[in-house]
Amino acid sequence: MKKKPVSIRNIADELKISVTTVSFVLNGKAKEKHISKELTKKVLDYAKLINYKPNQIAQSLRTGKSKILVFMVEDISNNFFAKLARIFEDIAYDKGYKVIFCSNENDDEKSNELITLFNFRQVDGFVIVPSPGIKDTIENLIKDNIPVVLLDRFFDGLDCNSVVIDNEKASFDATQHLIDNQFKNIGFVTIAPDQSQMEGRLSGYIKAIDENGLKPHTLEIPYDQVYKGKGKELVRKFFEEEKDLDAVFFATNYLTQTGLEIFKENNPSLINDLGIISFDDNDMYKIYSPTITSVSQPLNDISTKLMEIMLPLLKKKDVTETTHKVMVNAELIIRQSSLSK
Amino acid sequence: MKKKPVSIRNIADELKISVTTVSFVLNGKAKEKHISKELTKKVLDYAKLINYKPNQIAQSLRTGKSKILVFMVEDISNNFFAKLARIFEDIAYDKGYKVIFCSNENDDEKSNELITLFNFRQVDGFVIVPSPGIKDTIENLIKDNIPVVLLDRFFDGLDCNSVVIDNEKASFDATQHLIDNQFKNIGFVTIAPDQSQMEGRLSGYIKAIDENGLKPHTLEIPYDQVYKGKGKELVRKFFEEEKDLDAVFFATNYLTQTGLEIFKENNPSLINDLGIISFDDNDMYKIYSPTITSVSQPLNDISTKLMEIMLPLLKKKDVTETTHKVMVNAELIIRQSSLSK
DNA sequence: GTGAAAGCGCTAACAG
DNA sequence: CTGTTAGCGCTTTCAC
Repeated sequence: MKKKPVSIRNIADELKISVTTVSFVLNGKAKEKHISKELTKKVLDYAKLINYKPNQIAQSLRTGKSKILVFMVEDISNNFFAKLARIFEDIAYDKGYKVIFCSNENDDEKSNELITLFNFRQVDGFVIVPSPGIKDTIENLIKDNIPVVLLDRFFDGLDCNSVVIDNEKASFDATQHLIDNQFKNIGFVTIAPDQSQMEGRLSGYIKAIDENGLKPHTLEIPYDQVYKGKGKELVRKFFEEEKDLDAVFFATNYLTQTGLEIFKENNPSLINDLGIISFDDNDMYKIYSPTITSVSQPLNDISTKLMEIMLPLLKKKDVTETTHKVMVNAELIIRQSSLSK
Repeated sequence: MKKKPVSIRNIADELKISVTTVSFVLNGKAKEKHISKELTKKVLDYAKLINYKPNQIAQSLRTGKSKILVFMVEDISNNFFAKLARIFEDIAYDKGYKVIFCSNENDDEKSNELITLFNFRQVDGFVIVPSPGIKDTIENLIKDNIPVVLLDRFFDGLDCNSVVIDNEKASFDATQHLIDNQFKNIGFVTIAPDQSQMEGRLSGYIKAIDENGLKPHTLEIPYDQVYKGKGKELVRKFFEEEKDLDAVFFATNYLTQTGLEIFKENNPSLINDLGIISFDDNDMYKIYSPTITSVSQPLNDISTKLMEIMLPLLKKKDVTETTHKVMVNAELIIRQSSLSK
């Protein structure tokens, strides 16, 4: 049967002192409150002895803080987000926070629903990979003085903390790398750039292409088509029409997977003949044949930065004081697929 | 500034009735408590109008239920667990539960720490992929009448709910499939079988080998070596010593990745010459060259079953009444890598 | 039919 | 230096 956990009251009774004193000691305010060394020690020892753990629900109700953070991404089962989540989780636990993960499927309605839900559940802060149309919701969160850090993408004209990579630079460098390896007809497969990160990736590509006097070949797949499974057909058509491509740059890891799948089905030799780069790394890329060059986002850096921004916000009364917009650099991991053929 | 959320008190005051009545109505006990239709409607309408959402922390403190489930796996960034988590999350939200994910790294200490932490945090239930030495902890949880469902593996002699796949059968079938495709020297790379799922996989392999009068070739890597990175060297040595293998069956997806990595480095032709099967599927397997045969666990089934077992437990006062041990079948997805060469 | 009030476990202002 | 006490917002018993 469930043994009732010990409460602060039990300790006080046992030690014949008041709950206040116990509470102060347990919250490290013994010094501040001038509680005697001996008493302090006695309380601490006894608490340890009976393995006292505060009821966090009661604490939360009282303090208004839940020690819970929400980490909302597009899809937690996506390799990139899962890896990020794992690192963030570790850091958060270290700091005494628990993390609730959730997937918004890049859907505005689902995002709003989730945010409302958790907001009423009094979570302390949000890390959000925002879907395109939730700028207002985010704005309200900030107005309500709730810590928010945007991840992977942000909104133009919204003053909100964010951690993103320099997509334009990463994309430019990757494209330039292909060009340096003698590729001349470089395709770019992306999803429609109604999100900041996709915009940056596209413009980086275009910039490199332009600077080298080449001709762009882009396929922009509407986001909703990706989930509806129509994306694959669009990619297939693209490669059927663009016969003279000698290289291709996929703007996300799932587009790379789709692309490889199509090559595999229609024209396996393309996998070796085409220059290939994928945005976002995958454990399998280094053991693929050929090994696949990728733009790798620094997962550790990103998670660390997220927490560095989040923690101070959690303490502050006014969240809007200063906003941090951090941009980190991605790394181009050069493997076989992007080398001169 | 943060607008204070409406409380049940506000509603009561506004409507000039007592909080009790409001609470009854809001909790659907209007009928039971013989509260008039009109009043009921008035309360409901007003609650909706001002978009009242109960403070769940207060609710939790009062009822002792937090509406939070813990989903503890080995590593949330592992493809298999991430996919499972994603599905479980969806079902849980549907039922009004939030899910906290965490990774125990198959480490007993971390597992215990996490369980203690969450237990004191009064979560309502646990789904756990247990590390080898936490049988006692689990037992205590059950004694404390806390709902637990074990996932992926279980403990002999512990009466606890669980959802696992039939590892022995899956492993037997996979091995038999290799044998049917004329492979005679089939290696089995696994981690030390101190966990039920690994035991099943090993015995299934041995059984098929025995029944066909073949000779087993197994490599059992101590689990701690895997994380220390020594695993890779052990695998490498295995393949160097076992020169006459014509096929290999990897018992987990990360072992497959390690294996492929080694082939890639040492002897790329092996990738095509060897018969290969991997336990656990990966999105990349179907676009690898050759495409890789895998034992695929039915993620949807598993998550659904987990919730089917969990939900009733959440309502009950006595968790030990009946225990459900569910075994689901894995599916062998036959691709190029396992076909006769 | 409805309301007053106790109390979940904790924190902190205030009193002594 | 230490204790008393008032809530945080909610559920539920008991009284009217």
